[in-house]
Amino acid sequence: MARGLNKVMLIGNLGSDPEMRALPSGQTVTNFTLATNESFKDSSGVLQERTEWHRIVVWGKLAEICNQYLRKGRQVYLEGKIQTRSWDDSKTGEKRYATEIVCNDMQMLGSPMQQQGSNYGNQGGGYGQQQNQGYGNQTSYAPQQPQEQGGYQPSPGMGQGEPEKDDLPF
Amino acid sequence: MARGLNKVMLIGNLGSDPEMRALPSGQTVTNFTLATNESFKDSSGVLQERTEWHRIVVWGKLAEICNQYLRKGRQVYLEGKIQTRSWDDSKTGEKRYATEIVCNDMQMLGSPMQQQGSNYGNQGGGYGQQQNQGYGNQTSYAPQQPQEQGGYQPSPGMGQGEPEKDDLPF
Amino acid sequence: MARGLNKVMLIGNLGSDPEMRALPSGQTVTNFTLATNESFKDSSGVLQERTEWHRIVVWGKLAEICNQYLRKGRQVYLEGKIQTRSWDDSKTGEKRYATEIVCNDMQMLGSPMQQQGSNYGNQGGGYGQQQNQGYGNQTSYAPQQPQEQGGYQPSPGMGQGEPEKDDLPF
Amino acid sequence: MARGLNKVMLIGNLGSDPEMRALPSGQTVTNFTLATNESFKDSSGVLQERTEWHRIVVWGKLAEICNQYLRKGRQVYLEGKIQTRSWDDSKTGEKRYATEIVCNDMQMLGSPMQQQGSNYGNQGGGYGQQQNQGYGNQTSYAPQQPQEQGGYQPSPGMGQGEPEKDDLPF
DNA sequence: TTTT
DNA sequence: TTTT
Repeated sequence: MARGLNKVMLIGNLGSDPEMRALPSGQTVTNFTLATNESFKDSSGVLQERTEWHRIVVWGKLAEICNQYLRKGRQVYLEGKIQTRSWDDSKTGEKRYATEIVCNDMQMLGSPMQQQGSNYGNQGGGYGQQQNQGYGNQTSYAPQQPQEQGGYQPSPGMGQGEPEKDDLPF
Repeated sequence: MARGLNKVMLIGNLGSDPEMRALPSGQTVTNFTLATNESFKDSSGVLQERTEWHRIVVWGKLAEICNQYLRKGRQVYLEGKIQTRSWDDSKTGEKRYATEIVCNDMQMLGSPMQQQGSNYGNQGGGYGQQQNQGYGNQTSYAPQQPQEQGGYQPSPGMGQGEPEKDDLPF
Repeated sequence: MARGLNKVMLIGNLGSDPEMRALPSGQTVTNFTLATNESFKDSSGVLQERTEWHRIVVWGKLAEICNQYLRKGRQVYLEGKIQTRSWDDSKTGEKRYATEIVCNDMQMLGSPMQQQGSNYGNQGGGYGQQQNQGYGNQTSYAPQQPQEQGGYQPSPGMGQGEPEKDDLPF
Repeated sequence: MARGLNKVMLIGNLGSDPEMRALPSGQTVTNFTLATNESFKDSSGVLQERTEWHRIVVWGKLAEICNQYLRKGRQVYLEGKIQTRSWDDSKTGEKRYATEIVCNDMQMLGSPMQQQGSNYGNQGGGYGQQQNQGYGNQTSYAPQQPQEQGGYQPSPGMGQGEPEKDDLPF
């Protein structure tokens, strides 16, 4: 069912909380950004850092898992494929492009306690006794508050449609 | 020297002959596009094909190897990282983005004989004694014609600079 | 469903025709070996070649596809995970180990015509009406002769059981 | 300089502190084991866990980094290649095999504070003010005590030689 | 714009 | 045991 390879593997930190939407089709999609950091010595031998931002798209069951367990700042491993959407800019008539990583595998890394987003600690409500039984244990996280997902957004048609303005690269 | 992972692995076919340029800095850069093909059954069970186009950038010694041995249509394995350049659109003032794969490893796949571009056999000009002793042999291809590289192009500053219009996604 | 990453990606050539077996459990398993070649300059600057042999195990539907389309010599891309089985050597009582790649994705590379095994052309026998049901269907190869699969072999218990003597590393 | 792909990517936890040795050749090699965990539902739908143990070998500068910063229990990303050594069993005369991952890239994951081995906190001696300025920061770890490396061990000849008994798979 |  |  495939005649090629298009594989992306990322380890980085979420730049934003995941945003999950239900599409009219019934599909679930979650979006977030991921920063991958790279350090290198420049031509003068000075240590430089470079951060690359990736726009992540997740579908289906994994979309729900990402929405539930991931938060801004969290370190994750992601696997997926590169996909570039294009549309005609309504203002200029030019072709525009946005490249995304369609994620099909995710591993949470490290421990959630230190990687929480700014308000992570609060959102579990009464989960005071939440304890971390060891690294890598994925079952001890506080479940996310029910989100207001704001009903149905216009369908991206599996990511192919015309993106809204704030759907564009970040 | 790194604090994250940003890795891309592709197997696909070149959509264009490589184009090599020498930068004022003395660096060599080669560009080409790569198609990765994916087939899948859609919701109605019909077999569909989807082609993803990737813009490939190669630096240094590997740029020269790609320029010398790769041709349109050739099947290759590429490894690299995702990099998104951005600039301000001079017409609209909006931020624009272009995502590229900065390639750091390449393997030619299959045999060159069947994968040659349409005019592969001709382009060596006077290289009459060009012989192909078998696939995978990287030394037996006809060297590329000396290209008119047209002098120095504006430096991309290792791919970071403002791209020219025709430098944008393809 | 996972808390870690164990991923192997190989591009190489089959050292043997695939061998498919049906297990008493009803599962299908296919085994073959794969050579990955690496060349490098040794400390004296002389170009050396090193071949690594991998023992490949494939289960289920992909086992049948591999058995049907792959032949000795064929170049493939494989993805899978590392798995080491162990057992007690009946002669010495020592623990013995065999490491295998459990393959979960396969892409045929290049073109089949040049990569055929020694007797490739003949083995289709009377399969004159071989048809190609669609693209991506690598069905232009001669289908394999019905194999005598010799009934049920002892179950490896998903590769965990005590291997028979000739099941050991090659 | 290569004609194939032999790539392994692992995310797991060290099962032992790294052990570094200097070889007579002057080369430095570090060994440790890594566990990758996988969970899956068995045929009866019961969640099962499977741990795969990998024998890791690191050479050169990266060997020193691993020895200095990694400890038992630490979560890491490793990249490398599969290599199988073989030798004749002196007792039985049979061919024996040991498969290792020759590591060429390593990323520490999560934070060191929670992933420390049993005696990690003590070994820095006077590094009382060791602080963790955030995840992923690789420069804030307490440097390791100078190890007694015990002089020269028999050379593995770049991993090709006859392993000693306790050099065998773990 | 590639490939099958 | 493959491939170039």
